Amino acid sequence: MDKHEAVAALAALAQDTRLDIFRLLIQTGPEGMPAGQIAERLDLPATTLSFHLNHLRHAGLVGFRRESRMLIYAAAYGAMNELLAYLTENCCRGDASGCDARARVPASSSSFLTTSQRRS
Amino acid sequence: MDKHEAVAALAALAQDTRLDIFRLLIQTGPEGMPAGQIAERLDLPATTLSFHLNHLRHAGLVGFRRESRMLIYAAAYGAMNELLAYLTENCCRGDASGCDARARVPASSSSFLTTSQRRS
DNA sequence: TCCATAGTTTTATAATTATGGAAATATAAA
DNA sequence: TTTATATTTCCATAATTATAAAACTATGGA
Repeated sequence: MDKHEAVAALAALAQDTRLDIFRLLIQTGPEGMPAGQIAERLDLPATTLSFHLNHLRHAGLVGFRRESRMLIYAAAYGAMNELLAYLTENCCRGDASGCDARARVPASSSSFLTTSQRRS
Repeated sequence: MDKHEAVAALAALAQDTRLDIFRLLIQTGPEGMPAGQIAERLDLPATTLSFHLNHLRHAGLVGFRRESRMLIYAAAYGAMNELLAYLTENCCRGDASGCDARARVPASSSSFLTTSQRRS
């Protein structure tokens, strides 16, 4: 992950509504949730939700797949892990005694999403 | 950490210059670095650096102490850990098999900073 | 084909944020 | 006490971002 991607991801998360959406999806798991259900759970107008999902998607933090009429969004666990790793990179000049940095989240079971789905 | 604090911390990090500053301090370790040296390392005007340090400070991500004429800034490792934990909270509905979330960074050796120094 | 459902794109307005110069403040050395 | 250093606060300008209504697109069922 480079700086530009990290800033994009952090900016995507640095907003009340988007943080709610992202955490809901993180908690939901790799199977994801349809946009309409997210809107219902968080009580958001469709247009506002769409704006924020798009933002998260461009930042690489969520992906989606179509299933019949529904678009099912899911957290991109891999991207999230990369972000956490980026923040703590080379922590304390490698002096693990004062700083045993670690930052991981889901697994490679991360999800059904292909890279193109994650980013497009 | 509540949502408000998390958004503040993420917003503080979601900016090129501030992300550079924060990572520099994370890599420097708990002993920190004087503002002037940060400015030199990142080639920033003093006024711009001060603006961004202030932002990071209000978000609780850095603290400082005075040492003679210099203000020495250091990363607030504890706050950072809380942020990472918040993002991954209740990951995948507790189904650790698909999602063994963990997010930790430095230790309680985090630094010389008191809570009031971190936040004020 | 026509209608309903699920979401997105467009657009305008309102609000927030970044940058850097000039002036101010705090500390220390001469 | 004068002067230099280290850093901040104030300010104006420029740029970015959020919100939600209206119009649009895609899918599936009658």
